[in-house]
Amino acid sequence: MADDPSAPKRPQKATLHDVADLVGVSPRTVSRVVNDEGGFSDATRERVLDAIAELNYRPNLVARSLVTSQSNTLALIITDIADPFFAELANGIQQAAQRRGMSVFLAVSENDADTESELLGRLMSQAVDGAILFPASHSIDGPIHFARLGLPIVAVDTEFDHDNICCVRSDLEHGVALAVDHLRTRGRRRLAMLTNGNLPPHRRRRENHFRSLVATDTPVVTADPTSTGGYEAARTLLDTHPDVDAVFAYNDVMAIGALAAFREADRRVPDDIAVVGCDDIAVGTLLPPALTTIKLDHERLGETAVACLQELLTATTRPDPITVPIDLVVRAST
Amino acid sequence: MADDPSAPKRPQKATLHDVADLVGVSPRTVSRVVNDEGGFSDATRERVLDAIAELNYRPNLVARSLVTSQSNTLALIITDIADPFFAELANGIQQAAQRRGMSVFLAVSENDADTESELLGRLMSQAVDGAILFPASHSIDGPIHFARLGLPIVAVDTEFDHDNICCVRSDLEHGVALAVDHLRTRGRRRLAMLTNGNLPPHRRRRENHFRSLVATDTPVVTADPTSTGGYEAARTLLDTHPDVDAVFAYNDVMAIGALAAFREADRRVPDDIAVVGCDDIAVGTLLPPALTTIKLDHERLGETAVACLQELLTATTRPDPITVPIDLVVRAST
DNA sequence: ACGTCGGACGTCAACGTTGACGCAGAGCCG
DNA sequence: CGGCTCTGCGTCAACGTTGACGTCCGACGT
Repeated sequence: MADDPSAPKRPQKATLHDVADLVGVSPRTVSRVVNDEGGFSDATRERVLDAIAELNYRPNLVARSLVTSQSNTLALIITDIADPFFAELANGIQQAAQRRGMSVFLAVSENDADTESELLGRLMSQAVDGAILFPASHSIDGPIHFARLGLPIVAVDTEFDHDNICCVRSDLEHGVALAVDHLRTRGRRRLAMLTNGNLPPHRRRRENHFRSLVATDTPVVTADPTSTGGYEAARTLLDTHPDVDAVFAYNDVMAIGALAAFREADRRVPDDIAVVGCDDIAVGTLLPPALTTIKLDHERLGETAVACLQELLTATTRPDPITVPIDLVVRAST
Repeated sequence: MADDPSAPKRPQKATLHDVADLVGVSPRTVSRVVNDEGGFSDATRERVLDAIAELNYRPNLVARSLVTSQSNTLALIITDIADPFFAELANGIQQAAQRRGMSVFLAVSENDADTESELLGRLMSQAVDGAILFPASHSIDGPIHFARLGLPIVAVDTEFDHDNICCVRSDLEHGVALAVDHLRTRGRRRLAMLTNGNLPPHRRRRENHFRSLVATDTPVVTADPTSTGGYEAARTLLDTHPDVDAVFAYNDVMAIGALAAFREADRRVPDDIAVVGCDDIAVGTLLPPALTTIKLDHERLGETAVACLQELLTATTRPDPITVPIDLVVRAST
């Protein structure tokens, strides 16, 4: 366990060549064994494998990708890792990638389209095979630009029109409908929504579908999609529409902020006011009251995104957009 | 914005050579301009830059790292990204790396030492410059093995003895002392701890220091360092020591689980029982009651870890272990 | 006029690996 | 025995870049 002071700090890494010399074959043969291509005898295989173990040889994936132009590497670009939803999703994607022997570059755009483009550029230089992207609110042509340059992209919950971009979306429309139905069957009549104010109109899927299901004078308050945003939006709502008896939030984090605001205003949840979130993040179950929410299956979404990227890599035609189903999880907040 | 159907799906990426041909100079000169090495005239520089823009040239970092054996890439290996503490920390590290122009490979060991070693191996093959590691509970020689093979590693909150491993630790001892003092000055007399049962004895820093500050018969309940673990540990504690009036938890997530258990058992927090967590995750402020906690500064910790890795890369001697200071944040739960 | 110096390039090899191809010998068939 | 295929290798170039070094030319000093 202790340290050998005579050992160099950066020992030379063994190469195919070193292994080849030790065995007495050509590097090409060693390569064949490493990649199990066939074209060698069992005896050679054994000797090569022994030498590899002895020298602690590990293939240099950089050199390999240079020649194969394939890196088994993907980029994951999200807007904010502090949001548990993204963290859980990053987990799902990382797992799915790991299962396929791929490594994941993680990058955070902080919801800024310029940063996003810069990251896409840098990661493209890194020769990732593709990217899984949660686009920034106002990201429009950046991703298309890079797709055109040859970067396969999976865009989550956003539409982009390019052969090199595959869209994976959750069935939010269905989710919103479930939530609204649920609130109505529980006798709620004066609904409201707290939504993400940063999105451009064409990306307000939750909001637009919600509006289509409720009366036109139903209040919709916009704010940042954070807990602070949820808190502030809820306070505004209480001021302007003190009689609402149910709130549907853009995501769980906003819903949690809203719960805090209601608590502060002595509105009991769910007695006085019901709250439905969206995402199903882990902490939702730990709150008093536990949060009713539209559940996005992180694992499934991650698996789907990675699978979709793989298809994009192999298929020649544009893959169809994929919709991941969604459920309502009823807990104590409604 | 629309798609040009005549465009190939995987356009050839421009290389130094293409740029050179367009300008009428040698690739070496283009390389000099790209890296701003000097040794070219202003006129040439302009023409090269124009050609680069025209061809949309981007340097191939894979080829560059092959020749420079430096990838500006680091590996971040954590045990569990669902724990908001790690998510927030991953954020800090990612930011710090981005500031330095480095990209981050994210990998999750799921707290398994074998997975951890496999990941280290794979990422070493990817030629990362170094790794930032949150070791799995029972990880001992894996990291040392890779350090010896030449991988610079920053280990967080764990001691490893090798020139190629630099340890960054938070001043948990001080934090625990602050927490215990705080509880005592608030008149709490019957303390208890909920701790992580998975750690080997030499890594139980919080627990050991806590024990050193309290009476020997102070109850310490072990469980998984998750919210469920915290919940269960709290229930056990209520059964075995119904008279405790303050609980110190291994981390915030366990503390949150404990809050749920206390609520269920109709123990009011903080009136009947005070709760202190550790980490200062974001949701801690949103709970009723907001959680008093030992604050680890994620940004600072991330920045320190990356800085430490950089020093490890350049320095020839083993960098000293670094201790990051810690604070107590008092909120409503005590 | 000659030497010298420095600026602005170019040339070549190398990084570690794999794709394309070549080749010798064994085995088999007619 | 000639021709064929198959096995088990080896050779060579290429991937895109940079390090080391060479070259040409103009300026400058004496």
